[in-house]
Amino acid sequence: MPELPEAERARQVLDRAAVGRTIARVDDHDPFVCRPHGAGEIDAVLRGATVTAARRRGKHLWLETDAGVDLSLHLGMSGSFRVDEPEAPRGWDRFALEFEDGTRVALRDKRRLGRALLDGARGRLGPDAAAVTRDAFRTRVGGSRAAVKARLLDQSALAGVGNLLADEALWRARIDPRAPGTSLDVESLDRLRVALRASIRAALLPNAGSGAGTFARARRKGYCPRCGSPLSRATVGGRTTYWCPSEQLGAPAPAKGEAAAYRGT
DNA sequence: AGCATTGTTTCACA
DNA sequence: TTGTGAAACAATGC
Repeated sequence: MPELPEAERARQVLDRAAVGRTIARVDDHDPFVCRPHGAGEIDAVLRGATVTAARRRGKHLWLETDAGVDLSLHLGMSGSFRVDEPEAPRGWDRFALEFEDGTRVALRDKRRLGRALLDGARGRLGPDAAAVTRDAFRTRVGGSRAAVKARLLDQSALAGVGNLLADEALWRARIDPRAPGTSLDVESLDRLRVALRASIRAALLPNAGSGAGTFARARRKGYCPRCGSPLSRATVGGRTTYWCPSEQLGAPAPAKGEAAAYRGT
């Protein structure tokens, strides 16, 4: 269940279970998860290599090794790392690293949208949403006429924000997800950045499960947790979006010919 | 049965 | 150029 906070937790798992260990064998049999590599290709390159660091940017993870090759990992929509657990049923362990000391780290992913590949490209990834500076945030999110939520979801503008986290941050900052980035004043942009960081921090607390955000839960019930208004729902930035119509006013979209795709409340 | 989906990429089109 | 929507990817859950 990966957005930035889940990816960071996963990185911490890798930090503990993989860094400093030497790879004895790689299970890279799944042609979809490991594409474009063929089965055995990653194993051939990484066998004998020692993992030197576990890194993250946005939702992208990678392990650095002393073989001069990185192993890029992405959790997709349903992936997670499991350490020393019994093999998952139905082949849900799509990829695994087996270390010389017996430790086994598996990428468990029912939906198979996760990825494991050598030297994956990260060039078009924006700054990490948890570390982005105030000025960079103003420019990247406020510098586009696209709906602010679409901007938040654009990994090349800002890395790490997913659908739920975007709704949560916009709700906390009381900004209409449909508002064009360029319509937001500096105060609103700064407030959004603070709200985003607070949402990320909350999701990283030890007792916060995935999707545990205040608003993520409220989405299901359909009412604003602060004022009780029925939430509005529409597709924004290509994803199902919920917001509080009485609080998230920000700056309504000018709606030039864009006949808004309202569906329901 | 049908529909929706916490992610990414690509493509057609305005 | 910029932005959008849909489709594809694969599989599960309601």
